[in-house]
Amino acid sequence: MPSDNKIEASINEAPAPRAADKILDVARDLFYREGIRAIGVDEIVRRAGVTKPSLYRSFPSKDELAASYLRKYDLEFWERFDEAVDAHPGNPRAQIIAFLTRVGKRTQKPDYRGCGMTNAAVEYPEHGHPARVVSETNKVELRRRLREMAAAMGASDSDTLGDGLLLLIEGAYISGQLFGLGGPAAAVARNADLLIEASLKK
Amino acid sequence: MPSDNKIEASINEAPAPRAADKILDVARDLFYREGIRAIGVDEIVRRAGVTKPSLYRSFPSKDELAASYLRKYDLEFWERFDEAVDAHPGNPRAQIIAFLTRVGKRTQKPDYRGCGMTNAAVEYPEHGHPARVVSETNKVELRRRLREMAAAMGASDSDTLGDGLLLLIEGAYISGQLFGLGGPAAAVARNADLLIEASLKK
DNA sequence: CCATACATACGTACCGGTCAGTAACATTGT
DNA sequence: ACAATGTTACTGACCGGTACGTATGTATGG
Repeated sequence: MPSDNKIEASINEAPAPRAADKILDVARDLFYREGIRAIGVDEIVRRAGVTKPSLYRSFPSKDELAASYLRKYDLEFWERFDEAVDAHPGNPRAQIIAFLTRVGKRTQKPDYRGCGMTNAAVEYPEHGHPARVVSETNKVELRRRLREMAAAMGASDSDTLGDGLLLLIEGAYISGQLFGLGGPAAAVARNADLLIEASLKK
Repeated sequence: MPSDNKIEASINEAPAPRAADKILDVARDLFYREGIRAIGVDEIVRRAGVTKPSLYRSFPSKDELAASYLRKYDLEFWERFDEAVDAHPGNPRAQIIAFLTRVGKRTQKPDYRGCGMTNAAVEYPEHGHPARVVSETNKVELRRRLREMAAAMGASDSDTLGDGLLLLIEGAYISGQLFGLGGPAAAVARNADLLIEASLKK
Protein backbone atom coordinates (compact mmCIF):
# COMPACT_ATOMS: atom_id res chain seq x y z
CA MET A 1 0.00 0.00 0.00
CA PRO A 2 1.57 3.31 -1.06
CA SER A 3 2.01 6.13 1.39
CA ASP A 4 -1.20 8.03 1.64
CA ASN A 5 -1.25 11.79 1.34
CA LYS A 6 -2.35 13.72 4.37
CA ILE A 7 -3.93 16.23 2.08
CA GLU A 8 -6.84 13.95 1.51
CA ALA A 9 -7.09 13.16 5.20
CA SER A 10 -6.94 16.77 6.35
CA ILE A 11 -8.89 18.50 3.66
CA ASN A 12 -11.58 15.93 3.16
CA GLU A 13 -13.49 15.93 6.37
CA ALA A 14 -15.31 12.93 5.03
CA PRO A 15 -12.83 10.34 3.76
CA ALA A 16 -13.47 9.52 0.12
CA PRO A 17 -15.43 6.32 -0.28
CA ARG A 18 -13.24 3.56 -1.53
CA ALA A 19 -15.94 1.74 -3.50
CA ALA A 20 -16.80 4.76 -5.63
CA ASP A 21 -13.21 5.06 -6.80
CA LYS A 22 -12.93 1.43 -7.78
CA ILE A 23 -16.23 1.66 -9.61
CA LEU A 24 -15.16 4.76 -11.51
CA ASP A 25 -11.83 3.18 -12.42
CA VAL A 26 -13.44 0.06 -13.78
CA ALA A 27 -16.16 2.03 -15.52
CA ARG A 28 -13.58 4.24 -17.16
CA ASP A 29 -11.74 1.25 -18.52
CA LEU A 30 -14.77 -0.68 -19.74
CA PHE A 31 -16.70 2.31 -21.06
CA TYR A 32 -13.74 3.47 -23.06
CA ARG A 33 -12.79 0.11 -24.48
CA GLU A 34 -16.19 -1.42 -25.16
CA GLY A 35 -18.54 1.55 -25.21
CA ILE A 36 -21.02 2.76 -22.63
CA ARG A 37 -24.12 1.08 -24.00
CA ALA A 38 -22.26 -2.19 -24.38
CA ILE A 39 -21.43 -2.43 -20.68
CA GLY A 40 -24.01 -3.20 -18.03
CA VAL A 41 -23.83 -2.10 -14.44
CA ASP A 42 -23.66 -5.73 -13.34
CA GLU A 43 -20.40 -6.24 -15.14
CA ILE A 44 -18.97 -3.06 -13.69
CA VAL A 45 -19.68 -3.99 -10.10
CA ARG A 46 -18.49 -7.54 -10.71
CA ARG A 47 -15.14 -6.39 -12.12
CA ALA A 48 -14.80 -3.77 -9.40
CA GLY A 49 -15.40 -6.34 -6.70
CA VAL A 50 -18.27 -4.35 -5.22
CA THR A 51 -22.02 -4.68 -5.23
CA LYS A 52 -24.75 -2.92 -7.05
CA PRO A 53 -26.14 -0.95 -4.11
CA SER A 54 -22.65 0.48 -3.63
CA LEU A 55 -22.73 1.80 -7.15
CA TYR A 56 -26.10 3.41 -6.66
CA ARG A 57 -25.03 4.93 -3.35
CA SER A 58 -22.26 6.85 -5.13
CA PHE A 59 -23.92 7.48 -8.49
CA PRO A 60 -27.59 8.28 -9.01
CA SER A 61 -27.81 6.35 -12.28
CA LYS A 62 -25.77 4.64 -14.95
CA ASP A 63 -26.07 7.75 -17.11
CA GLU A 64 -24.56 9.84 -14.34
CA LEU A 65 -21.80 7.29 -13.87
CA ALA A 66 -21.06 7.67 -17.56
CA ALA A 67 -21.00 11.43 -17.12
CA SER A 68 -18.57 11.06 -14.22
CA TYR A 69 -16.34 8.89 -16.36
CA LEU A 70 -16.31 11.60 -19.00
CA ARG A 71 -15.55 14.35 -16.50
CA LYS A 72 -12.52 12.34 -15.45
CA TYR A 73 -11.63 11.86 -19.10
CA ASP A 74 -12.02 15.58 -19.64
CA LEU A 75 -9.51 16.34 -16.91
CA GLU A 76 -6.95 13.97 -18.35
CA PHE A 77 -7.53 15.37 -21.80
CA TRP A 78 -6.68 18.91 -20.77
CA GLU A 79 -3.65 17.63 -18.92
CA ARG A 80 -2.32 16.16 -22.14
CA PHE A 81 -3.27 19.25 -24.08
CA ASP A 82 -1.66 21.67 -21.67
CA GLU A 83 1.42 19.52 -21.54
CA ALA A 84 1.96 20.19 -25.23
CA VAL A 85 1.14 23.85 -24.74
CA ASP A 86 3.54 24.26 -21.83
CA ALA A 87 6.32 22.60 -23.80
CA HIS A 88 6.35 25.47 -26.30
CA PRO A 89 5.57 28.73 -24.51
CA GLY A 90 4.49 31.53 -26.80
CA ASN A 91 4.61 29.32 -29.87
CA PRO A 92 1.07 28.18 -30.67
CA ARG A 93 2.06 26.51 -33.89
CA ALA A 94 4.61 24.32 -32.14
CA GLN A 95 2.06 23.64 -29.40
CA ILE A 96 -0.49 22.31 -31.87
CA ILE A 97 2.05 20.23 -33.72
CA ALA A 98 3.36 18.78 -30.48
CA PHE A 99 -0.13 17.86 -29.40
CA LEU A 100 -1.01 16.34 -32.74
CA THR A 101 2.22 14.41 -32.93
CA ARG A 102 1.29 12.73 -29.69
CA VAL A 103 -2.27 12.13 -30.84
CA GLY A 104 -0.97 10.59 -34.04
CA LYS A 105 1.27 8.30 -32.05
CA ARG A 106 -1.48 7.23 -29.71
CA THR A 107 -3.78 6.37 -32.61
CA GLN A 108 -1.23 3.81 -33.77
CA LYS A 109 -1.41 1.77 -30.61
CA PRO A 110 -3.13 -1.54 -31.35
CA ASP A 111 -6.04 -1.15 -28.95
CA TYR A 112 -6.67 2.52 -29.58
CA ARG A 113 -10.33 3.35 -29.26
CA GLY A 114 -10.51 7.01 -30.14
CA CYS A 115 -11.73 9.83 -27.93
CA GLY A 116 -14.07 8.85 -25.12
CA MET A 117 -15.95 12.12 -25.51
CA THR A 118 -16.48 11.74 -29.22
CA ASN A 119 -17.54 8.14 -28.86
CA ALA A 120 -20.02 9.00 -26.12
CA ALA A 121 -21.60 11.67 -28.29
CA VAL A 122 -22.05 9.10 -31.04
CA GLU A 123 -23.58 6.62 -28.62
CA TYR A 124 -25.98 9.19 -27.17
CA PRO A 125 -27.41 11.45 -29.85
CA GLU A 126 -30.21 12.52 -27.56
CA HIS A 127 -29.88 16.16 -26.68
CA GLY A 128 -29.43 16.75 -22.97
CA HIS A 129 -28.18 13.32 -22.06
CA PRO A 130 -25.77 13.71 -19.11
CA ALA A 131 -22.90 12.03 -20.94
CA ARG A 132 -23.46 14.03 -24.07
CA VAL A 133 -23.52 17.31 -22.17
CA VAL A 134 -20.04 16.69 -20.79
CA SER A 135 -18.82 15.74 -24.23
CA GLU A 136 -20.27 18.79 -25.93
CA THR A 137 -18.84 21.12 -23.32
CA ASN A 138 -15.39 19.68 -23.87
CA LYS A 139 -15.61 20.05 -27.62
CA VAL A 140 -16.87 23.61 -27.49
CA GLU A 141 -13.97 24.55 -25.27
CA LEU A 142 -11.51 22.75 -27.51
CA ARG A 143 -12.84 24.66 -30.49
CA ARG A 144 -12.48 27.92 -28.63
CA ARG A 145 -8.88 27.22 -27.74
CA LEU A 146 -7.96 26.08 -31.23
CA ARG A 147 -9.42 29.22 -32.77
CA GLU A 148 -7.63 31.27 -30.17
CA MET A 149 -4.34 29.61 -31.02
CA ALA A 150 -4.97 30.04 -34.73
CA ALA A 151 -5.46 33.74 -34.12
CA ALA A 152 -2.25 33.87 -32.11
CA MET A 153 -0.43 32.33 -35.06
CA GLY A 154 -1.50 35.30 -37.13
CA ALA A 155 -3.78 33.46 -39.51
CA SER A 156 -5.87 35.78 -41.63
CA ASP A 157 -8.95 33.60 -41.28
CA SER A 158 -8.20 32.21 -37.85
CA ASP A 159 -11.66 30.77 -37.25
CA THR A 160 -11.43 28.67 -40.36
CA LEU A 161 -7.98 27.43 -39.43
CA GLY A 162 -9.07 26.64 -35.90
CA ASP A 163 -12.03 24.70 -37.22
CA GLY A 164 -9.83 22.93 -39.74
CA LEU A 165 -7.54 21.78 -36.97
CA LEU A 166 -10.52 20.51 -35.02
CA LEU A 167 -11.70 18.57 -38.05
CA LEU A 168 -8.27 16.98 -38.40
CA ILE A 169 -8.23 16.06 -34.73
CA GLU A 170 -11.68 14.48 -34.77
CA GLY A 171 -10.80 12.73 -37.97
CA ALA A 172 -7.70 11.30 -36.31
CA TYR A 173 -9.72 10.04 -33.35
CA ILE A 174 -12.15 8.23 -35.60
CA SER A 175 -9.69 7.00 -38.21
CA GLY A 176 -7.43 5.75 -35.47
CA GLN A 177 -10.00 3.30 -34.24
CA LEU A 178 -11.29 2.51 -37.71
CA PHE A 179 -8.04 1.71 -39.48
CA GLY A 180 -5.72 0.82 -36.67
CA LEU A 181 -2.03 0.60 -37.47
CA GLY A 182 -0.92 2.31 -40.66
CA GLY A 183 -4.12 4.29 -40.93
CA PRO A 184 -4.56 7.91 -42.00
CA ALA A 185 -4.43 9.16 -38.43
CA ALA A 186 -0.66 8.77 -38.47
CA ALA A 187 -0.50 11.68 -40.90
CA VAL A 188 -2.49 14.10 -38.77
CA ALA A 189 0.44 16.24 -37.61
CA ARG A 190 1.90 16.56 -41.10
CA ASN A 191 -1.43 17.59 -42.55
CA ALA A 192 -2.00 20.07 -39.77
CA ASP A 193 1.36 21.61 -40.51
CA LEU A 194 0.50 21.94 -44.19
CA LEU A 195 -2.83 23.48 -43.34
CA ILE A 196 -1.26 25.99 -40.99
CA GLU A 197 1.37 26.84 -43.56
CA ALA A 198 -1.29 27.51 -46.18
CA SER A 199 -3.38 29.56 -43.76
CA LEU A 200 -0.51 31.82 -42.76
CA LYS A 201 0.60 32.54 -46.31
CA LYS A 202 -2.83 33.76 -47.24
CA MET B 1 -66.53 -4.83 -49.56
CA PRO B 2 -66.17 -5.31 -53.29
CA SER B 3 -63.90 -8.04 -54.44
CA ASP B 4 -60.66 -6.31 -55.15
CA ASN B 5 -59.03 -9.67 -54.83
CA LYS B 6 -58.67 -10.04 -58.55
CA ILE B 7 -57.12 -6.63 -58.95
CA GLU B 8 -54.61 -7.23 -56.28
CA ALA B 9 -53.97 -10.69 -57.58
CA SER B 10 -53.31 -9.48 -61.09
CA ILE B 11 -51.25 -6.48 -60.14
CA ASN B 12 -49.28 -8.09 -57.40
CA GLU B 13 -48.17 -10.93 -59.62
CA ALA B 14 -44.65 -10.96 -58.26
CA PRO B 15 -44.98 -11.67 -54.54
CA ALA B 16 -41.81 -9.97 -53.46
CA PRO B 17 -41.28 -10.31 -49.73
CA ARG B 18 -43.03 -7.20 -48.64
CA ALA B 19 -42.10 -7.57 -44.99
CA ALA B 20 -38.34 -7.59 -45.50
CA ASP B 21 -38.39 -4.29 -47.37
CA LYS B 22 -40.48 -2.55 -44.78
CA ILE B 23 -38.23 -3.88 -42.05
CA LEU B 24 -35.08 -2.66 -43.78
CA ASP B 25 -36.60 0.75 -44.41
CA VAL B 26 -37.61 1.21 -40.81
CA ALA B 27 -34.31 -0.19 -39.55
CA ARG B 28 -32.38 2.19 -41.75
CA ASP B 29 -34.24 5.15 -40.35
CA LEU B 30 -34.07 4.15 -36.69
CA PHE B 31 -30.52 2.82 -36.75
CA TYR B 32 -29.22 5.98 -38.34
CA ARG B 33 -31.10 8.40 -36.13
CA GLU B 34 -30.88 6.69 -32.78
CA GLY B 35 -28.01 4.25 -33.15
CA ILE B 36 -28.01 0.51 -33.62
CA ARG B 37 -27.56 -0.52 -30.02
CA ALA B 38 -30.26 1.90 -28.93
CA ILE B 39 -32.94 0.25 -31.05
CA GLY B 40 -34.39 -3.14 -30.25
CA VAL B 41 -35.87 -5.52 -32.77
CA ASP B 42 -39.26 -5.17 -31.09
CA GLU B 43 -39.44 -1.51 -31.94
CA ILE B 44 -38.39 -2.16 -35.51
CA VAL B 45 -41.09 -4.74 -36.17
CA ARG B 46 -43.66 -2.62 -34.38
CA ARG B 47 -42.92 0.45 -36.51
CA ALA B 48 -42.77 -1.67 -39.63
CA GLY B 49 -46.16 -3.21 -38.88
CA VAL B 50 -44.82 -6.73 -39.04
CA THR B 51 -43.93 -9.40 -36.52
CA LYS B 52 -40.67 -10.62 -35.16
CA PRO B 53 -40.57 -13.99 -36.93
CA SER B 54 -40.89 -12.10 -40.20
CA LEU B 55 -37.72 -10.24 -39.34
CA TYR B 56 -35.85 -13.41 -38.53
CA ARG B 57 -37.03 -15.10 -41.72
CA SER B 58 -35.41 -12.36 -43.79
CA PHE B 59 -32.41 -11.65 -41.57
CA PRO B 60 -30.47 -14.23 -39.59
CA SER B 61 -29.85 -11.87 -36.67
CA LYS B 62 -30.05 -8.27 -35.56
CA ASP B 63 -26.35 -7.89 -36.29
CA GLU B 64 -26.93 -9.04 -39.85
CA LEU B 65 -29.86 -6.67 -40.19
CA ALA B 66 -27.52 -3.91 -39.11
CA ALA B 67 -25.01 -5.06 -41.71
CA SER B 68 -27.75 -4.99 -44.36
CA TYR B 69 -28.63 -1.47 -43.34
CA LEU B 70 -25.01 -0.46 -43.78
CA ARG B 71 -24.73 -2.15 -47.16
CA LYS B 72 -27.67 -0.07 -48.29
CA TYR B 73 -26.02 2.99 -46.79
CA ASP B 74 -22.82 2.12 -48.60
CA LEU B 75 -24.60 2.07 -51.95
CA GLU B 76 -26.16 5.46 -51.34
CA PHE B 77 -22.84 6.86 -50.21
CA TRP B 78 -21.07 5.94 -53.42
CA GLU B 79 -23.96 7.35 -55.39
CA ARG B 80 -23.42 10.72 -53.74
CA PHE B 81 -19.68 10.46 -54.15
CA ASP B 82 -19.80 9.53 -57.81
CA GLU B 83 -22.30 12.27 -58.43
CA ALA B 84 -19.69 14.80 -57.40
CA VAL B 85 -17.05 12.97 -59.41
CA ASP B 86 -19.17 12.84 -62.55
CA ALA B 87 -19.94 16.54 -62.28
CA HIS B 88 -16.27 17.41 -62.89
CA PRO B 89 -14.75 14.90 -65.29
CA GLY B 90 -10.97 14.82 -65.26
CA ASN B 91 -10.75 17.38 -62.48
CA PRO B 92 -10.15 15.54 -59.21
CA ARG B 93 -9.67 18.70 -57.22
CA ALA B 94 -13.06 20.03 -58.27
CA GLN B 95 -14.56 16.63 -57.59
CA ILE B 96 -13.35 16.60 -54.02
CA ILE B 97 -14.42 20.15 -53.37
CA ALA B 98 -17.85 19.48 -54.85
CA PHE B 99 -18.27 16.44 -52.64
CA LEU B 100 -17.09 18.26 -49.54
CA THR B 101 -19.27 21.24 -50.22
CA ARG B 102 -22.26 18.95 -50.19
CA VAL B 103 -21.05 17.18 -47.07
CA GLY B 104 -20.57 20.51 -45.36
CA LYS B 105 -24.08 21.51 -46.28
CA ARG B 106 -25.58 18.28 -45.04
CA THR B 107 -23.84 18.62 -41.70
CA GLN B 108 -25.69 21.85 -41.09
CA LYS B 109 -29.10 20.26 -41.25
CA PRO B 110 -30.66 20.26 -37.77
CA ASP B 111 -31.06 16.51 -37.37
CA TYR B 112 -27.78 15.54 -38.97
CA ARG B 113 -26.39 12.41 -37.39
CA GLY B 114 -23.09 11.91 -39.15
CA CYS B 115 -22.02 8.94 -41.21
CA GLY B 116 -23.85 5.69 -40.51
CA MET B 117 -20.69 3.73 -41.20
CA THR B 118 -18.54 5.75 -38.86
CA ASN B 119 -21.14 5.63 -36.12
CA ALA B 120 -21.53 1.87 -36.46
CA ALA B 121 -17.78 1.39 -36.12
CA VAL B 122 -17.86 3.42 -32.92
CA GLU B 123 -20.78 1.41 -31.59
CA TYR B 124 -19.14 -1.92 -32.42
CA PRO B 125 -15.42 -1.86 -31.66
CA GLU B 126 -15.27 -5.64 -31.70
CA HIS B 127 -13.22 -6.85 -34.62
CA GLY B 128 -15.18 -8.99 -37.05
CA HIS B 129 -18.63 -7.76 -36.10
CA PRO B 130 -20.82 -7.92 -39.25
CA ALA B 131 -21.71 -4.25 -39.09
CA ARG B 132 -18.14 -3.20 -38.48
CA VAL B 133 -16.86 -5.24 -41.40
CA VAL B 134 -19.12 -3.37 -43.81
CA SER B 135 -18.03 -0.08 -42.30
CA GLU B 136 -14.33 -0.86 -42.51
CA THR B 137 -14.60 -2.02 -46.09
CA ASN B 138 -16.26 1.25 -47.05
CA LYS B 139 -13.61 3.32 -45.34
CA VAL B 140 -10.71 1.42 -46.85
CA GLU B 141 -12.15 1.94 -50.30
CA LEU B 142 -12.77 5.62 -49.60
CA ARG B 143 -9.18 6.01 -48.52
CA ARG B 144 -7.97 4.28 -51.69
CA ARG B 145 -10.02 6.57 -53.89
CA LEU B 146 -8.94 9.73 -52.08
CA ARG B 147 -5.28 8.80 -52.39
CA GLU B 148 -5.84 8.00 -56.03
CA MET B 149 -7.42 11.39 -56.60
CA ALA B 150 -4.65 13.12 -54.69
CA ALA B 151 -2.16 11.47 -56.98
CA ALA B 152 -4.17 12.55 -60.01
CA MET B 153 -3.96 16.13 -58.75
CA GLY B 154 -0.20 15.87 -58.94
CA ALA B 155 0.52 16.12 -55.23
CA SER B 156 4.09 15.33 -54.38
CA ASP B 157 3.10 13.36 -51.30
CA SER B 158 -0.25 12.13 -52.55
CA ASP B 159 -0.78 9.55 -49.83
CA THR B 160 -0.46 12.20 -47.15
CA LEU B 161 -2.87 14.49 -48.94
CA GLY B 162 -5.37 11.68 -49.49
CA ASP B 163 -5.20 10.78 -45.82
CA GLY B 164 -5.53 14.44 -44.85
CA LEU B 165 -8.71 14.70 -46.89
CA LEU B 166 -10.05 11.58 -45.19
CA LEU B 167 -9.31 13.09 -41.79
CA LEU B 168 -11.19 16.24 -42.74
CA ILE B 169 -14.15 14.21 -43.97
CA GLU B 170 -14.37 12.06 -40.85
CA GLY B 171 -13.93 15.17 -38.75
CA ALA B 172 -16.83 16.77 -40.57
CA TYR B 173 -19.06 13.75 -39.95
CA ILE B 174 -18.36 13.82 -36.25
CA SER B 175 -18.32 17.57 -35.75
CA GLY B 176 -21.54 17.84 -37.68
CA GLN B 177 -23.43 15.78 -35.16
CA LEU B 178 -21.55 17.20 -32.21
CA PHE B 179 -21.91 20.91 -32.87
CA GLY B 180 -24.93 21.08 -35.11
CA LEU B 181 -25.59 24.36 -36.83
CA GLY B 182 -22.66 26.76 -37.03
CA GLY B 183 -20.15 24.05 -36.18
CA PRO B 184 -16.69 23.51 -37.65
CA ALA B 185 -18.00 21.05 -40.23
CA ALA B 186 -19.27 23.97 -42.29
CA ALA B 187 -15.65 24.87 -43.03
CA VAL B 188 -14.62 21.47 -44.34
CA ALA B 189 -14.54 22.39 -48.03
CA ARG B 190 -12.57 25.55 -47.44
CA ASN B 191 -10.00 23.73 -45.34
CA ALA B 192 -9.73 20.95 -47.88
CA ASP B 193 -9.03 23.53 -50.53
CA LEU B 194 -6.31 25.10 -48.44
CA LEU B 195 -4.78 21.71 -47.76
CA ILE B 196 -4.80 20.79 -51.43
CA GLU B 197 -3.27 24.14 -52.34
CA ALA B 198 -0.46 23.62 -49.86
CA SER B 199 0.13 20.05 -51.01
CA LEU B 200 0.43 20.99 -54.66
CA LYS B 201 2.81 23.86 -54.10
CA LYS B 202 5.25 21.64 -52.25
C1' DC C 1 -62.29 -32.18 -61.97
C1' DC C 2 -60.77 -32.51 -57.67
C1' DA C 3 -57.77 -33.92 -53.77
C1' DT C 4 -53.49 -34.04 -52.01
C1' DA C 5 -48.96 -32.07 -51.11
C1' DC C 6 -45.82 -28.58 -50.91
C1' DA C 7 -43.93 -23.80 -50.57
C1' DT C 8 -44.45 -19.23 -49.14
C1' DA C 9 -45.58 -15.67 -45.94
C1' DC C 10 -47.22 -14.31 -41.67
C1' DG C 11 -49.04 -14.36 -36.69
C1' DT C 12 -49.54 -15.92 -31.51
C1' DA C 13 -47.26 -16.91 -27.77
C1' DC C 14 -43.42 -17.88 -25.51
C1' DC C 15 -38.26 -18.71 -24.13
C1' DG C 16 -34.25 -17.77 -20.92
C1' DG C 17 -31.44 -14.03 -20.06
C1' DT C 18 -30.16 -9.35 -19.08
C1' DC C 19 -31.32 -4.54 -18.37
C1' DA C 20 -31.23 -0.62 -14.76
C1' DG C 21 -32.59 0.03 -10.30
C1' DT C 22 -34.25 -0.94 -5.25
C1' DA C 23 -35.73 -2.73 -0.51
C1' DA C 24 -34.35 -4.68 3.78
C1' DC C 25 -30.93 -6.18 6.51
C1' DA C 26 -26.13 -7.70 8.01
C1' DT C 27 -21.23 -6.64 8.57
C1' DT C 28 -17.25 -4.06 8.99
C1' DG C 29 -13.89 -0.38 10.56
C1' DT C 30 -12.99 3.72 13.21
C1' DA D 1 -22.25 5.28 17.47
C1' DC D 2 -21.87 5.88 13.00
C1' DA D 3 -21.08 5.63 8.28
C1' DA D 4 -19.54 2.93 4.44
C1' DT D 5 -20.04 -1.29 2.43
C1' DG D 6 -21.71 -6.02 1.70
C1' DT D 7 -25.57 -9.61 1.16
C1' DT D 8 -29.60 -11.31 -0.75
C1' DA D 9 -33.41 -11.09 -3.23
C1' DC D 10 -36.36 -8.86 -5.97
C1' DT D 11 -38.85 -5.79 -9.67
C1' DG D 12 -40.84 -4.82 -14.29
C1' DA D 13 -39.30 -3.95 -18.61
C1' DC D 14 -36.84 -5.25 -22.37
C1' DC D 15 -33.30 -8.07 -24.90
C1' DG D 16 -32.52 -11.18 -29.09
C1' DG D 17 -34.43 -15.28 -30.71
C1' DT D 18 -37.72 -19.33 -31.59
C1' DA D 19 -41.37 -23.20 -31.54
C1' DC D 20 -45.45 -23.82 -33.62
C1' DG D 21 -49.83 -22.99 -35.81
C1' DT D 22 -52.35 -20.62 -39.86
C1' DA D 23 -53.75 -18.73 -44.26
C1' DT D 24 -53.05 -18.86 -49.16
C1' DG D 25 -51.54 -20.08 -53.76
C1' DT D 26 -49.87 -23.49 -56.77
C1' DA D 27 -48.30 -27.64 -58.74
C1' DT D 28 -49.11 -32.37 -59.18
C1' DG D 29 -51.48 -36.87 -59.61
C1' DG D 30 -55.58 -39.83 -60.09
